[in-house]
Formats: sequence, C-alpha cells, structure tokens
Amino acid sequence: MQSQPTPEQRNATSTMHSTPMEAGRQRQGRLWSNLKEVCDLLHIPAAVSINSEELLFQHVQFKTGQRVHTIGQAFDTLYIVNSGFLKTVLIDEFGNEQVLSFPMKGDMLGVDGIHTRHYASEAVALSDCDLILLPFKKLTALGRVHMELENLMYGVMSRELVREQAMIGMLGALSAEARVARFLVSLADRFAAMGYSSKLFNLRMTRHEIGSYLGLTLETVSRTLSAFNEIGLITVDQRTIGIKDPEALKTLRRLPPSRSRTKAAGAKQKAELDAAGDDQVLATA
Amino acid sequence: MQSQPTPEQRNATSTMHSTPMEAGRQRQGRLWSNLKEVCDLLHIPAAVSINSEELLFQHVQFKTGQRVHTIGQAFDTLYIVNSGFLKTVLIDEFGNEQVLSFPMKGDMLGVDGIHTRHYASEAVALSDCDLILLPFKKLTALGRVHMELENLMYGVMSRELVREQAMIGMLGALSAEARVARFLVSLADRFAAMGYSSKLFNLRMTRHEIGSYLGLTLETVSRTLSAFNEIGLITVDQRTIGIKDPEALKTLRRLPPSRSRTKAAGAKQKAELDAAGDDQVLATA
DNA sequence: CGCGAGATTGACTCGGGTCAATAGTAGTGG
DNA sequence: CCACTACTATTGACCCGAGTCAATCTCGCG
Repeated sequence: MQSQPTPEQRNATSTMHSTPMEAGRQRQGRLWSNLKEVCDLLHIPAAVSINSEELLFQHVQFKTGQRVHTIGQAFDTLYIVNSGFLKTVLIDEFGNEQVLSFPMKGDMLGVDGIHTRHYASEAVALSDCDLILLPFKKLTALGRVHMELENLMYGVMSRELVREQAMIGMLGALSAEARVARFLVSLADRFAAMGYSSKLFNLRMTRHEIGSYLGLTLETVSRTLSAFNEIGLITVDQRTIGIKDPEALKTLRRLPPSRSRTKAAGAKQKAELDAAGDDQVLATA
Repeated sequence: MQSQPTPEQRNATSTMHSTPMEAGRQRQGRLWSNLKEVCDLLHIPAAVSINSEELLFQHVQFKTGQRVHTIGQAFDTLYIVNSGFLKTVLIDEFGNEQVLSFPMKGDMLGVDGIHTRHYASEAVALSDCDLILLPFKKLTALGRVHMELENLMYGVMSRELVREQAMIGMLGALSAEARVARFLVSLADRFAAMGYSSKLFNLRMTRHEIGSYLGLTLETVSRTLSAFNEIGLITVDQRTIGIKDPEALKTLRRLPPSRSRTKAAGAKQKAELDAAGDDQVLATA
C-alpha cells in the first residue's frame, strides 16, 4: 500500500467493492474523476456536454520523494496534480539537477514527453501527492469526440509555454533579489488560487531547490530571504514565509544601497514586525 | 497595412486558373502550401492520407524589421517559417526587450497566443521572410477530420516546450562562455538541418540580441567571441562566423555547477567535478 | 563622403559564487 | 526521554566573472 502505488493495487482497490450508482467510482478515496472535475482543476471552462460517467480518470498516490516519471522513460500518460507538491528537474551530463518547475494543484505534468514519446524531465513528489492519470492515447481518441478536450489540451500546453517564456525572461534579465521576490509573489498567488493563505505559507522545497530553480546558489537565496526579512518585506523562519509587503516584492528590482544597511536599521525593522504579529524572528541583535 | 494577402485573394488566385496538376496552386510566388509540405517543413512524419488540394495554406511575406505579431494582439493564426529569420521578444515593464528565440525555417510562431487568445510575445523579421499562415480555427476544425493534424500540433507544441526547458537549464546553470559556445553550436546544427553550411555562416542578429537571448550583455558576447577566435575555436569577422572546433564548443564549460550536488550521482561525480573546476577554458568529457 | 548603428576593447566595479564554520531540525534507535 | 546522525539553513570572509562606463573602430547606406 505504501511504497509503490501500482496500477494493480488500484484495480484491486476499486474492484474490491463497487457501488452500482457510483458507476465504479470510488468516492471516499478520490480514486476517480470525471472530465468535469479535470476541467475545473485546470481552471478551464468545460462547456459541459459530457457527464458520461464512463469517462473516468484514475488517481494515483505518490509519497514524498517518489518519482512520478524519469527522464527517458517511455511516455504514455499525462498527469494532473490533484493535491500535493512536486518538482520537475532536468539532469545534466554530470548528474546535476536543474529544477524546472514546482507543480501543485491544477498543474499538468508530462507534457514534455509528447514530442519524442519519452519524458524529457523527471518529476519528484515533494510531499505526498494525489495525481490524476490521463492516458495520452485515450485523451487523443476522446479529443475527436469531445472537442473541449482538444481545446483543453491546447490551452494547457500553451499556458505552460507562456509560463516558461516568463521564466526565461526572468532568468535573463532580473537580479538575484528580484528573482527571489518574484518567486515568493508567484508562490503566494498560487496558494491564493488554491484557497490557501497568500500571506503565510510553508515552502515545500529546500533553499538548494529554490536556488536551482532561480539560477542562484542556496547561499544567495538564504541571504536574500534574510535581507527581505530585515527590511520588513517578509518574515522568515526556516520554511515558514510570511508575506508582509507584496507590492514591494512585485516591483522590486534591486535592493536599496546595501552597504548602508546597519544593525540599527535591522533592529528597528524587527521591532516593528514583532509588534505587528506574533512571530519569532531569530535575527539576533 | 502592408501587402498582406487576404483570404479573398486566396480564393481569387486559386479559382482563377487551375492547372490540373497544380490544382489551383500558385507556384512561382510560393503563395500556397498543402498539408504535406507543412508537415515536411516541421519535420513531422505526415502519415499522408490527405492530398486534398483544397487543404491549402496561404503564405505571407514580411520584410526585414516588420512585426509578424505584437504582444497583446488578438490571436487567430499560427505561423510556420518557410524562409527567413526572425526573433521573438518579450517586452518588460520598462520597455526592455528580452529575446526568447530566433525562429527560422521549419519553426512555428504564435503558439503562446492559444491560451489567452492574445499573443504573449512579439515576432520581428530579422530578414525578409516567407511565412505560412495556419488559421487556428481552421486547424482545430480540420483536426477532427484528419487526426495527423492533431498529432502535428501536439508534437510541435511539446517540442517547443522541451526547447524552452533546455533554455531554462542553460540560463540557470551555464557560464557566459558555455552559453555562447552552445548558442553557436545550436545555430550550426540548425543551419545544417536546413541544408546550409554548419562551418561558415552569418549571424542575422546583433550582439545585443544575442546577449539578450543568452542573458548576457553585448560586451560579454563580443569578448567571448573574440576569446574563442584567439583560441582557434572559431573565426569571427563581424557577423560572419566560422566554426573551427565544434567538438570543443559542444563540451566547453566553466564553473562546475556546484549548485547541485545530487545525492545519488553527486558522490560519484565529486572527483570529476573538482578536477574540472581546475580546468581552464577547455574540458574534455 | 559623412553619418549612425553596430562591434571591439580596455579599465573599473560589484553582485553573487565559493569556501567554510556554525547552528537549527528531523528522523532513528537505544 | 535523550543521544546520535544526517540534512538543512544561516552567516561571514574572500574573490572572480561578468556588468558598467567609455573610447575607438568598422561598415553599410543615404
């Protein structure tokens, strides 16, 4: 039940007891989803012409650290994140990881495998995850019957393309501080879109992974977060991040003349923050 | 606007005189292409079940400096480059250009517009160009009839996605020299794929544009090219580049990406990485 | 022929990478 | 419960790669 949720296990579970009116769908374990649910998850308007319950998509669970797919593995299915957090990485010729994205609820995985029929990246669960399987064959076959599926696919792929373009722009043009700032804002927005707090959240990834994602070292990420903390833009406690000034983060290009940042200024900021909320900032005086 | 052939012109042209074997296609100006030609151009195996000559795609010519589409413009058509060279750019909040790609023969433009129905980037001709128009509506409509069209689209979009992933990896992990080196190799390969010489070619873009594309300044690009020239890897004369040692360019690096020390592969690689760190410019795998 | 855009090269600066020491945190087992 | 270990995060000191500023050179074009 734990180490590897294989298709066999899922069949065993789902066929174990099938409630007739549920048409084979296992509700409580969230083992199946219909097209409507998939579209909702992707934030794509599903001009619902289909409620056919035979059009169900299987769920699979992955535990922290498990790999959803690896580079070079034969491609046959796409995944949609129903819950949990992951990272996708490229491995260079020396075995070094390059983080490409941090997929979470509503994001699609595996699209890079379509072209060569082999996944071009590796997806790893950063927390326990629940993913929906979209067998690509099935998808394209259904695409000809239900044209919203087709548009869904185009939309998702195009969206992903735009996201990567923005990423390239960021890596090419922004300073370390601006990258970290935008990363935090982006995370906050995504949490907000998922219904979580955009003001206080936990990072699911290490500094190292953030650094890889942003083209920086973990030290620079750590230092930058500390600097933001001193200035009062955020609060940092390990992986707990509090967003204090989203506007400033959004428009930040460069940090104010860094040399003049004295201890006194830092202490002042710290005091304000402590007054504002009950948080333990450990920036020792 | 400029000389943009309209759909009416197409109908006029195609019905004007129909040479039986040409089936209404205007040869001399390369004004039309059928699906087979489009697939060939994209290097996608067209399991040819269609030779229907009513399935023709219009060409459009753009002159150097002209914009094919701009950011925010309503999306309705994709483009395939039949000849010529272009750049696609993002414009940031201060009007600065960020070059995203240098499309040439066989590349597709406009895919980033599908998601929001507005182009997310701007495409500019760096030379006189001949593009094939693929009206998106028409394309999706045909996709349901001829499923190879569908696969074509998925394939092209996925390919583009993989390309951008590689770009992100490069920007995130490689030194200036390695980026320039790989850029040259990539250009050489693409020229080779088009039937041109991969040993001697002309850059269609300025140092500034190359720098923007690679996340560097034009001075760094210029200096790096000069350095490669001195070392004998290439010859440089303004925009004329001669590739002398493609292998060296391909494997050239600098900073061992100490950023990512992967647990599994990391230990194995440590010695090599450290050794590589003492290397100067050249490194052989 | 002169003008302006592009390219090259040098001198200087500094952002961020590297190396290293320390400390906080989580998981494991006694 | 604590001790032990491995991982993660924070911080400081140092320095090098690449950005910035600026002068000069080349070339294409009206």
